[in-house]
Amino acid sequence: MDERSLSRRQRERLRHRQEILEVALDLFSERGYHNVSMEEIARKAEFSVGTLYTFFHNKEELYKAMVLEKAEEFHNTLIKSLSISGNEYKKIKTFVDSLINVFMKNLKFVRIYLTETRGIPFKLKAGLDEKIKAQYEDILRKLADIFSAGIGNNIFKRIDPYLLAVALDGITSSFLVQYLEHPDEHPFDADLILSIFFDQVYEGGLNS
Amino acid sequence: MDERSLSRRQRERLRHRQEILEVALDLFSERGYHNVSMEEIARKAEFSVGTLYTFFHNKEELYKAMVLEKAEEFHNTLIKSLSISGNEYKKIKTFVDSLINVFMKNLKFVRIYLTETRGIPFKLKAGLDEKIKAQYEDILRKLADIFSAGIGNNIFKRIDPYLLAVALDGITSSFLVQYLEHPDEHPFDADLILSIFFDQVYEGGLNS
DNA sequence: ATAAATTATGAATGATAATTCATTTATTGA
DNA sequence: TCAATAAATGAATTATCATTCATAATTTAT
Repeated sequence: MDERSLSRRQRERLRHRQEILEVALDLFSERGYHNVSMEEIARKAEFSVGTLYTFFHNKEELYKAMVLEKAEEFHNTLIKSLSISGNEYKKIKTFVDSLINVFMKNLKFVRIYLTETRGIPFKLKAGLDEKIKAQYEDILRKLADIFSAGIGNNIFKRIDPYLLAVALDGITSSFLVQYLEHPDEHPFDADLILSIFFDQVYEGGLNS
Repeated sequence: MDERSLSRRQRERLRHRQEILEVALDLFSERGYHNVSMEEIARKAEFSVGTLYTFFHNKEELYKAMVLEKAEEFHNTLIKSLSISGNEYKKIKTFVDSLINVFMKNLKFVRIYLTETRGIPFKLKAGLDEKIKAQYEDILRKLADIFSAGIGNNIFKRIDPYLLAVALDGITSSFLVQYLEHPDEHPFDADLILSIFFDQVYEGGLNS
């Protein structure tokens, strides 16, 4: 993992792998798993098909590696964002901010993410959905803990905290989808989401 | 369309078509477009492959017909629900009720719907996403009109009505997904959704 | 400089599955 | 009862890829 400790050859090989995954993300996000061939990935990455198979056992592994590495990135960012200090409102705000941040930085991946988590996954055997869903649940639970604490501190209304987390996530992703669909008309804005969501949940008004 | 005016033969043929579409829905919703073969659809519907091709030019057409007919059903139900009379709160409530109703009655279709509208559609050439998305937009706009009227009547807060519609839809679908994932733990309940959504938007409290 | 090891190549192979169509079976109307 | 018409069949044909592997090119170490 530490680039420094690798030989030039190994670093180059790692870079090639990254390049392949990059191209794969581009194509899969545009057209889905089954509408992209290994031949095409190879061509666009400027390698031969055979080379792809020196990196990944098969197409499924290639896809899985790409998705898992991206999902990991998402998950880490979100988990990190949940650990900052402050009152519960601040925590939620930080979370939504960084959620929007990773999503905006990885727009290509977003549709794949939505498909795997909420739609019918491309490759059923891959068992990717399970892994990604577990990460997603993990986030929801941690969010729920924050809501729960906020309820204890009387800054949020008494509603099942897990469902609050689900609702917040729902609003966020519907705004995200709107943004994907009409990027000009609907800026994907944290404050907007928070104001719609919090004006109701936040018992003491928006300040305090 | 009127079964009454058809000969027995024609009615039977129509029924066969329905049976095929029914099986197709089952399989596609379970495993997605590319992981289901014509052979399998035929076998499960107790017809030969050839017969499928007397109903539909090709696999894509079969899939398209199935999705479009279901989506039409959804759309009609929702549109109808939006035209009932009452104040704006009542209208929104009726809408959410009937949304939940159609979704619950068509659970198999829901994942396909989510995939086509928010994920990467199975079959790009089908151009289904465009049609379904247009229906979806149509609903959103009509919902926005209701919010707009409600704002005029001072029952809702002054927030961009279209975004309110998006937010409501977001909460609803995230609850739906939760239900699909964990049907026992999370009943898909209209009042819950409304109470989370409306406590914030509804200026005068929940009654009036 | 050269053998050994690593990496890359892409034509050939094999599997799967969509589609066709000549033939059979069933229904209708005369 | 018997053509004529409509429906249904499924083996054969094709098309599309994923995957393999014998060969070549490149790099490293002696």
